[in-house]
Amino acid sequence: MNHRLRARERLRKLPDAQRTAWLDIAEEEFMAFGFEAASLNRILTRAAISKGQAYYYFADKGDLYRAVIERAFDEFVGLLEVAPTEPENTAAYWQQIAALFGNVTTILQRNDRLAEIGRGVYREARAQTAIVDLLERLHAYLARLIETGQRLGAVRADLPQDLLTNMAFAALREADQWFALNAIDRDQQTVLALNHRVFTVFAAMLAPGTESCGSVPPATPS
Amino acid sequence: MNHRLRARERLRKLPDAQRTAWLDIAEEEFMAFGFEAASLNRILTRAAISKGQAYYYFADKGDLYRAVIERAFDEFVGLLEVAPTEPENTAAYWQQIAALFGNVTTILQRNDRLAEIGRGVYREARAQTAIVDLLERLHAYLARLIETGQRLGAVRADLPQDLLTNMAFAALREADQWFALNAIDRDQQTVLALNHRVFTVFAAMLAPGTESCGSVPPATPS
DNA sequence: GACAGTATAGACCACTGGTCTAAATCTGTC
DNA sequence: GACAGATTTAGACCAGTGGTCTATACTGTC
Repeated sequence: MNHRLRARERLRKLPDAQRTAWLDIAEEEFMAFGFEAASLNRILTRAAISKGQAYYYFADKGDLYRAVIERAFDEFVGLLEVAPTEPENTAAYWQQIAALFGNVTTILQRNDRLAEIGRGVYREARAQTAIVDLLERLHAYLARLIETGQRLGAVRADLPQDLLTNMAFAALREADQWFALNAIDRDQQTVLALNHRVFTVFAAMLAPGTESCGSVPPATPS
Repeated sequence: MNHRLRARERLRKLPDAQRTAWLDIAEEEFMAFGFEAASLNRILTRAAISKGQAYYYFADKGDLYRAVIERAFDEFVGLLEVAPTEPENTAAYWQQIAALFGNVTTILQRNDRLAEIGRGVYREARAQTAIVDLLERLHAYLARLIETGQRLGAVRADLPQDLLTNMAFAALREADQWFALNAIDRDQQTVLALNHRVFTVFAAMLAPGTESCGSVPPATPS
């Protein structure tokens, strides 16, 4: 473990230009082939990094990937304008979520690169284990969001937070992917409308009191 | 492409005992390491298959994986009792979905092996491309289900079918995974209750007329 | 100039999935 | 039984993989 930290520290102290050049090429390769299929050797050749350098500044292939993703993640966070105030009631809560939703969506729509990087992460299990600490940060943020909603009564509290969070997040990821594949064929107006409807689905997942709405019968497992 | 089919045909004509023995070992390896990290060479050694044999009966590593998953899939379908009749109204539709839901859940709960195989498939993108035809079968089935619901007015029709299907399916997968990780710590009663609530979330996603239920404001993208 | 710590180059390793050739074994025919 | 042709098997071999390790070069300090 110490080795990882030392490598990370060395990378930090490197001149920006060099680090950027390296990560640019690595990112290109990882995005083109995915984490597993990306060839570390090819990256090193292209970036003119010797094996010795590589394992001096990165603990292993996964660590190089982590550096690439971390950079993109920080870039994304920089673009994201976080809501400053805690919402006071349900309406304000959903308003804020909707704003966040729109915010994230537009960022990803305008920045193909970041969007594709984000999708790449979720396509491969090993990629995720390589950046587990980043994912934990994200997960914690979502958990806090859900918790706030529950405190306000805006979000159902009859399921474990992480279960609900994971389900909602997975649904959103799928929606994002769908838009990435299908949005180009439709005009912007319909895309926007669809986007709102996806938000509707999202809200329906989280909202409490579904029982009183649709007539959903209890499950009858055999 | 012809090569794949010839290999498949050869495998089919092989004595059951041999094919089973081979696939058992391959399955063990794939489940233990995942598709990518599984070593084909190790499988061949363990199963006493020569390279020549391997590429005579399987087109490549992915084809071997496909054979393993296909066997498990057929096994799963065999356990699944499909609803015989088309539902006539919304209530019957949800009833049928709930039954299917419970059916699948109990099968996977009672059969750790099949459950784990199913999860493994969705953990790796390359695994999915290896069994793309199987996934298409599954996707088509779900699409038909959703379509029926839409015809009855039980399922919202304001989103493209595949988008809604993918979102719902992804959410269910996530739930399944959560149960796989967390169900052991809880007593069966609460697990059953949670299971019903997950179905509730699922139904809420698909149900139409969410606008009239919770007060969900329109999205306000910047 | 000697000595440390830092940094770099690249030979080398076991292993990967996949190809290919040559031999072995099976099959039908006379 | 003998031969021919196809089917099946064995395993040497290949380029490429991520990762290790040693030898060397560079740097500042006394």
